[in-house]
Amino acid sequence: MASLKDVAEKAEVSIATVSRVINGNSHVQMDTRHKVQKAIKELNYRPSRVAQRLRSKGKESKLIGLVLPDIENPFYVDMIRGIEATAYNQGYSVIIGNFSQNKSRSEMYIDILKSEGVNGFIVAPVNNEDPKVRELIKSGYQVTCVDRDMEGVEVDSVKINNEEAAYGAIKHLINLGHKRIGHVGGQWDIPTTKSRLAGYKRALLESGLPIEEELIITRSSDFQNGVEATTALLDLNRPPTAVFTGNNLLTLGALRAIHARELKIPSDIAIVGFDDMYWSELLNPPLTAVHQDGFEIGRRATELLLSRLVEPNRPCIKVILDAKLRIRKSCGAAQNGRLSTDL
Amino acid sequence: MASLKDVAEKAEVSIATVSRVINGNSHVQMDTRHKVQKAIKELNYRPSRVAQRLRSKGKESKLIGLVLPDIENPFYVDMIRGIEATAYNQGYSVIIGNFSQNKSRSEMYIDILKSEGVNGFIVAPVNNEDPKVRELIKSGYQVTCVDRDMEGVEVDSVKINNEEAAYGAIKHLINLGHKRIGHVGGQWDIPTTKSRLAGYKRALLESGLPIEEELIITRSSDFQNGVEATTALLDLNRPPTAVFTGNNLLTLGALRAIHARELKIPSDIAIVGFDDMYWSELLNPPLTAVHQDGFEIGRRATELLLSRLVEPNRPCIKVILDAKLRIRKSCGAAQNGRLSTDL
DNA sequence: CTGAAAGCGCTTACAG
DNA sequence: CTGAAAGCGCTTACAG
Repeated sequence: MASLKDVAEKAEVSIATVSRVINGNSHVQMDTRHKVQKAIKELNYRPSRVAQRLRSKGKESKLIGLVLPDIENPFYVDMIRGIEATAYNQGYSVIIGNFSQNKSRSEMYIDILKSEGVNGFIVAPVNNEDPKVRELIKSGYQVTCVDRDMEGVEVDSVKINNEEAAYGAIKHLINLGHKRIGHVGGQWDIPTTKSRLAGYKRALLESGLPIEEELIITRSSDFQNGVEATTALLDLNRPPTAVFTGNNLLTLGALRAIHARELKIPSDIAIVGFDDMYWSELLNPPLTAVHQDGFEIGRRATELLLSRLVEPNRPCIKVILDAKLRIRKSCGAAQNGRLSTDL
Repeated sequence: MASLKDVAEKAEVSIATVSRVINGNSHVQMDTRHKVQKAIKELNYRPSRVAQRLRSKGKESKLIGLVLPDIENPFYVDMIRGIEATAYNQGYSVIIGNFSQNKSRSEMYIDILKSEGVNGFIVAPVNNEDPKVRELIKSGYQVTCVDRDMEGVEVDSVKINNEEAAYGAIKHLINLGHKRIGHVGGQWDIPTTKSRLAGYKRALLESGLPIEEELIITRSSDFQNGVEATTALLDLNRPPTAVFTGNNLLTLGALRAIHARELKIPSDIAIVGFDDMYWSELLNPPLTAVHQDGFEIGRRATELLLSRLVEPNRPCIKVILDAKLRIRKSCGAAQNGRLSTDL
């Protein structure tokens, strides 16, 4: 690739001048500017971001680091799309660290991204403590939390009101007549798991329904765990008439477990999923699910981060978006045999 | 972040020495080595990859650039996972350019990644010509093509035998009695689209079936196009009794179109998809689909690229993996009313 | 308005 | 075995 020096030689000016016309800040005489632009075009020159990054650390770096739990989950894919679109629009590149729900991989990525010279992070912390992320914030890196907030530390964040959303989903089930509702949630220490569980409990309590520990299972979020946890629920002496799954991968696993038993949805068992996918309606049956707008979360998070890069000391902003329940066909009225015997 | 200089001061040696113990190539005396290692630990030092990259261009850069068509397509997500896993294992970082089927975005990403100083690319060219990718290869960058190969240029590639796979899918339909099979394919100039179409035609021809242009629609791969193209097929005077969709997003759109008409699958219309997803069995109905192993493709591509980095002049390697048809429930025997009248 | 020079954090011949 | 110095490609005070 051509370098500044090549351009400078061709245009017969100094590299400083070339740099100036590229960055456009200081004034350069018209004709020198033209000469330089001509040389740039002829050489097909593009500045090396690597050198720019090294030179002006943290300022013109134009690189954002993402540390996200799971690229396999369509929700995060939407978020990445939102982040990419916004970032590239502003001339930023994005480097993705996909930690696959693995704490040590998350830490590894943070270290790598640091040494890649990113000037800001968009992170979904592994849990509320996440010492690595706290340290990152404390040592002055610009960070925006997505999907999962962090308490007790000044940090921008974008998420939805998970408790409220879960509450709404459970209320929907209760209104349909369900009284025994199982919950398969993500790993227990993830903030979203906690909030969704809290919403689940609040809805039951409010309706005078008991909270039974045997109906609540939390597991790391993947397909296989969804299968296993749901199977365990179905194997209970008094199995639930409905199940609320805490994220996409668990939902898919739950569907598999239910179909494996050849149970009918929703007549044998109803299901509401947390996180909706654009193809959720194509599942068997079309899935009733809580929809959160991943793309928008990504977009907002990126805007927050970019604005903080400009104004590092502004007060934190906590964005809380709304989720909505998309009612389709996986939650018909409670009317199966089991339910009646249970009551 | 601590720098080499900080470590050198703390250990009371020169930066050259510190660099040597880190890179471990040349010999350093035991006790100096220990002093340095102690300082590194105390300062929690990690070398700046940015500086390393600037300094030793293309060699110790440890960065791979990905230029991929669509992060929304689960197939590419699998591929990314395969690439990431392999790359990070070897100490490489990955930077993803997701061009969303958009040619100019693909070119933009290639430019960005160049200026990010990547030392190799894994690319799915937009088509067989893709001048930007050809130029990349010609100017000496290390490139591996995935999913889509390039003819007439020396480049490593990893893909499946798309024609054969499509042929098998259509044969399956024909064996079930279908004689009027529609095809909704991706954008016409993408190599995979061409190969899959070729497989489709070969299967028909071989069985003495006519190739009717009205049954073949190619469109850029997204959900909405899948809906529209399939709807068009269903609106034909003599609609097909089966449809073969050329990729995940089109398949999902096709399902939506079919369900919107309240047609039964497979009795009213059968469907085979190209690309399988781990949750394809959860669709309504469980989808019969061609399965290719995205993770493995990613893994192999990364290995090829890394090996070429070591040995830039070795002859090209073309890896062609097998795909297999996963038969589930979307392709029952042809027996609907339309079919009989058609014959 | 323009140039010479320092410096970002490294690696690596070149001396010693 | 170890250090001083050059240089990767930039940006930006500092002079003029």
